Amino acid sequence: MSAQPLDSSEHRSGALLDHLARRMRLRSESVLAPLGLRPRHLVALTVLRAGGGTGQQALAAILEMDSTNIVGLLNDLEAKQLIERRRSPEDRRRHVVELTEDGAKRLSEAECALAGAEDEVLGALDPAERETLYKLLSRASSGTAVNCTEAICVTDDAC
Amino acid sequence: MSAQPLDSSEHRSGALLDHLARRMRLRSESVLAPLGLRPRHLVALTVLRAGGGTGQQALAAILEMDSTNIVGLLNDLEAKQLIERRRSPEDRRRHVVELTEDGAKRLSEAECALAGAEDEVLGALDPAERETLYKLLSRASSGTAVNCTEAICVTDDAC
DNA sequence: AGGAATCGTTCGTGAGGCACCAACTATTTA
DNA sequence: TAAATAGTTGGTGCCTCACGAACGATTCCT
Repeated sequence: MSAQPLDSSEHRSGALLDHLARRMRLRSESVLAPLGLRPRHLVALTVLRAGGGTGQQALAAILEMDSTNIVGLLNDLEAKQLIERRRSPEDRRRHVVELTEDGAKRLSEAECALAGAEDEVLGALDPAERETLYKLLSRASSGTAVNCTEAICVTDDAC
Repeated sequence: MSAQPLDSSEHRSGALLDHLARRMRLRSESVLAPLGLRPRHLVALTVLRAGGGTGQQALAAILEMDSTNIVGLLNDLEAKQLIERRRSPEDRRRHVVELTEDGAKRLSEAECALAGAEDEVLGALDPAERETLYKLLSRASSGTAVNCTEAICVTDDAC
């Protein structure tokens, strides 16, 4: 047997991450629908806000999605004018994807709208803990710290 | 209306949760395959370890899955003898679901096997931060604190 | 006792996510 | 010029999952 109790505290977050993400996603769907967004769009927008100006194959790598499916995703967002595709001046094959002002605004609105959902899912955590969680998640999601500028709720309705 | 600008720093973890869960799940699939498990199974086992002895409709509520799909999930796990369904003595309609010893062991093995995957996904976090993350996630995932007893890796290979 | 509600089970259906392949254009690089 | 790369389009197929219908077993209500 040779039971090597490695670090003793060997806690794997994978399943919990999965579980919470699912619970959050279920609630998000309905909340996001009136904004014309789906959870996956929100992920893309969030990533773009964090590390904007990336080519869309780089984006595919970050999101770990197939490049061909990225196209459709971005088509949705571009049709709603939440992102812009511009050809890169350095390499004109490349489409540089960036959040538009509308996109940043819509993202903020969406995040506001998700407050209720998050309250349900993270109800057991107090505000400080949620903030800690947020910081850990955003650090983890982009290897380097997400600068994650001030996303202020500027809507007059949802907040 | 009534725009209450709540806490100013209004950070929503939903998208990040989704993103990280996806990345984790992609890696988990291949790692878990040799163990005959899939990410969803792991979630169920984790929940059962945390709050075992639940009826399976209660389980459906926790996992927020349709009851009918729970059946298939549990069938898989029972076929592998990782869980047991026993009729509740109090209410014989009810099937009380519990982890078997094999199930607990397999779960630990799986968690060990996921170390590599987690290293990739949470690479930006140091061990202490990962532990913090784990605690926050497990607190959140079950309203009341998951007692989350010592899950020691007792395998001789993977660890 | 009889009837309604509940738990679990099985089967089927349909929508949607997603990986993958193939072919094509535009552009860069060797 | 030839090869490689970025993006796009269209199509295919698998898997997940929510949902509905029907059923046996059991409990609860009156």
